[in-house]
Amino acid sequence: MATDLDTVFAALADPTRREILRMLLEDDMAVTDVAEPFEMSLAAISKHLVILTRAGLISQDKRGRVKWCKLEPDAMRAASVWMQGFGQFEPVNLEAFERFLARELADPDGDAA
Amino acid sequence: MATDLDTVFAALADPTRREILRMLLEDDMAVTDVAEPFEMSLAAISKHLVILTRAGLISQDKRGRVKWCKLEPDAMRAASVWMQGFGQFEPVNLEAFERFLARELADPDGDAA
DNA sequence: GGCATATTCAACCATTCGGTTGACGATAAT
DNA sequence: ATTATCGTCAACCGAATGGTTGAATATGCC
Repeated sequence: MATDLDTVFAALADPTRREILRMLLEDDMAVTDVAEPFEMSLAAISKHLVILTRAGLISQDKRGRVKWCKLEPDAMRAASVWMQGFGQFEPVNLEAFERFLARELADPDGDAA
Repeated sequence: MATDLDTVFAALADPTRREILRMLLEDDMAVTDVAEPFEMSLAAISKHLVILTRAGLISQDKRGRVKWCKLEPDAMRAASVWMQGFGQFEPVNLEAFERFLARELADPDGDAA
């Protein structure tokens, strides 16, 4: 049976889904707007959003004909704690993270290490 | 192209591989010993170890005919930092982590949240 | 040398994954 | 009422995943 950790880590293993989460960090978005920057069909993005929803990483709120996607970062907590058990990773350094995101944005296929 | 984050998150998405990492937290192990507690073939475990090695999460050192597996927790750093950018998850609480591992050990298919 | 142990390789299998396309059901706009 | 927009569904596709088995390749032991 799939645990939370399975579904969360699996959801995070895809670069498109990570990029979606990064976008949602800035603001809630409608499905169509989430899909806009990607070079793939709306249906494909819709599937990615289902996977993120199943993992609890986002929630979807349908208002009228538009479905709003909202980041739910708490779903990462268990996974984050699990990983931290393997090493004392520095408490988060937001400035470093901003630089990291900027680098990932500039070079999405580059090495993220 | 697969980035570090892809391969690390994908490697962590499998419960067998997470359990292997947990075992290696205690000590370095030979492949056969890693495989012993699992109800699957040695070849299957060998494949899991390849995936963990490719992700950089373990290293393998062949001495004689036995190949020793060693945890490389630094490979989790980038992924951990990435996740922490989505929320200020508490700095690691080792005691809580021990309880978490005990629970996961007692109920490996249980919800890890 | 000859046998046992440690590990991987190769071929195979069923399932899942990430994508496509086209049709469809709701809701909104004119 | 008609038409356009938002999003999902269903069927399909090729590739990857997680497992199996049996043979092959080291290496160590007697």
